Amino acid sequence: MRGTMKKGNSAPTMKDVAREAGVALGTVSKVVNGLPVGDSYRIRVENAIEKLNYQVNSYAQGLKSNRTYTVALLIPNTQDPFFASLAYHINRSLSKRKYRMLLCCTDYDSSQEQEYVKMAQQNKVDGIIGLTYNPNLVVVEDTPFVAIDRSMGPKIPCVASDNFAGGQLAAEKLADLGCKKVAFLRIGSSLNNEPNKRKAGFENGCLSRGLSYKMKILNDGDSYEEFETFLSSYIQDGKLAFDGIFCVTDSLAYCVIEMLRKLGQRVPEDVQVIGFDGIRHFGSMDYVCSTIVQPVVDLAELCVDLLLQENMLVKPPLICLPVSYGNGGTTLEPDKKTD
Amino acid sequence: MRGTMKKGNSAPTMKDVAREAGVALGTVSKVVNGLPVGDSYRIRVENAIEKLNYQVNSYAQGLKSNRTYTVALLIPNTQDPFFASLAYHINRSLSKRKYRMLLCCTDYDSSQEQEYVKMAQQNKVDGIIGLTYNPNLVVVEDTPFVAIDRSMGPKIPCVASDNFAGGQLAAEKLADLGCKKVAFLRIGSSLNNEPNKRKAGFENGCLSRGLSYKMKILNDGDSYEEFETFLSSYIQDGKLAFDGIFCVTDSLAYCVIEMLRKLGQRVPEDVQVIGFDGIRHFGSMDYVCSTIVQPVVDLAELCVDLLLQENMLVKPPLICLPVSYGNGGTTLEPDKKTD
DNA sequence: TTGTATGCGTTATCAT
DNA sequence: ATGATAACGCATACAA
Repeated sequence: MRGTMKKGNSAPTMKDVAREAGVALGTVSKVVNGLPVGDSYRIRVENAIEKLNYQVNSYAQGLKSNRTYTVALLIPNTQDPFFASLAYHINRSLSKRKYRMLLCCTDYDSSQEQEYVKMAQQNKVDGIIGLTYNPNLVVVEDTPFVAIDRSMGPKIPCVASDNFAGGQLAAEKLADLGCKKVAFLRIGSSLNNEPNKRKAGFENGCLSRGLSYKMKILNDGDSYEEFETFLSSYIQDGKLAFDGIFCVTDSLAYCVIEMLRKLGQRVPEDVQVIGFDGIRHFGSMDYVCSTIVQPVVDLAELCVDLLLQENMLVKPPLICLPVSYGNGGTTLEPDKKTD
Repeated sequence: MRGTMKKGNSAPTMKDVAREAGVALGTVSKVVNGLPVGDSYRIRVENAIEKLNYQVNSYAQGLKSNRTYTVALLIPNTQDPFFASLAYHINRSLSKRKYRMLLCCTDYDSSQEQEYVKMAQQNKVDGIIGLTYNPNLVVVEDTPFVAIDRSMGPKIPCVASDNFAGGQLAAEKLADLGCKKVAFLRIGSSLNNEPNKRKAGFENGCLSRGLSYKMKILNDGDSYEEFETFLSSYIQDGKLAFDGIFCVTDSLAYCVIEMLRKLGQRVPEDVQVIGFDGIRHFGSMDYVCSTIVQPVVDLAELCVDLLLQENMLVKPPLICLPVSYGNGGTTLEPDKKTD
């Protein structure tokens, strides 16, 4: 009774299809892969596939061909709207190209990042897209890798928004909107990553416009309350010394606006606020606040392009995509839009 | 020159490790899988693994063992904060158990849902967790499946919040907070899914509390403006006929609150608003609005448990987890919390 | 306890 | 153009 009956309930294989169709294994493979096969054979194979409800086994394919059509995406989480958006659009880009996506949430944790890279490589992914923070992340040479927002060395292309220009744009906007004295509030990783160029861009913009500014720079883990203390210290007789504030992210801007209201400041009448990222809540058309908008769709597309481009002659070390300004009601608008 | 030299730059295999360590292939396999092996052998194998930087090939493992330690998650997108949260926590749960997660964003599209199910099965996933809308979704018997928010038949367990109780709770809260005449606003899928029980629960709650209510029910694709029209029609002399509104989601509540303010109604002084889901923006502690909170972490954990539980004697057809009330400032609070 | 050999489902290289 | 056969890397039943 051994070996005589077809194995129990497991999925049909090419061999089953071949037997059913009365053809050889190789012929089935060709039909499945769209290679030229005599019409009469093709029909019989296709019927057998239909009848047995056959599906290819990607694992066998991957083992054989060394291509898995799978990409791993490493991001801290999906709760942050920017990461969520990135994940969504990268997923779409990959999907369009018939690639699957392993989602790896790292919680900003270096060891999880490393763990996931290892997992991805064991899983024979065709590539990794990573928004990571581990400065010593080890990536085996032969796994294509595209970094987001942080340069990871000359052999790994990095994709980011033009954060410097974004900072400049924020300063220019505030100047255009009539601000005389502004502040820059920043909290984030102390790593040397792309978003940290927002500060330099903003300073540059302020200087070129003759805008006077103060900065408050915090690092991850610091308490937001320090911003409140900072702002309070610039209030005299109920009046804030700043008429414009640039926050390094929309998330921060969201909190700062709350603080300002608690401190009796009206936004945007007393003080205008610009954030960064271009977050919209609940898929509405409106931005959470006036903001420097990152081109998320383009960023996603570019990451995927760079990763899957086989015949890339030279991998560019850093590509910065242009940002734009979005009015979210926390700035004064001198002229109504007409479109 | 053929077959004599080790193949180029490709990753080392168990065979390479075995040769390096001077042991047999099987021994390496045992070491890798933690099976008992003589200490001297183990050391040599471990050293060889270290030296060659060997990593197992999950695809070969999966092909052989028929287990891929991979689960597919089907959700419409990651932009909606509820889906984003679900994705994150399911990812965490899976990760804890050494499972990988394929993220599949379906855009509420039936054919994409079906396409992804097929892909997942070809990819030999160990199971699928799906928040789907296709009423005719075909899932091959032997792929474990756990549904979220929608019953898909007796053989497929469904996990959801206790939406009925949530609706009741909303009605009771509004009654407790002094409302006399309330409204229920709903927009969403017309499918017979779990969230649609919020309506029945709310009605039940209103009736049991003697609360008079009106409803406005829209379907996906309808314009939110109809809600504005509806609300306007209940305004006389600047006064809204309702002093409480239950919105079927926080997303809707968010929009409705905006509408109410435009209509000159103060929230919560004139009209109190309760949403559903328990969304917080930017990972802050505060809810977007007063809300019926879904236990996302527990939902995620339960989905994974149900899916991976091998020796499940009986798959329960529907498990509803308890919801809770969260104050988000769009309701009046009679008494300060003391905790 | 360790080594050997077979097969997982597929692709690709051969003869036919 | 089609059919047989050998890998791909690993796990495992079996032999030593």
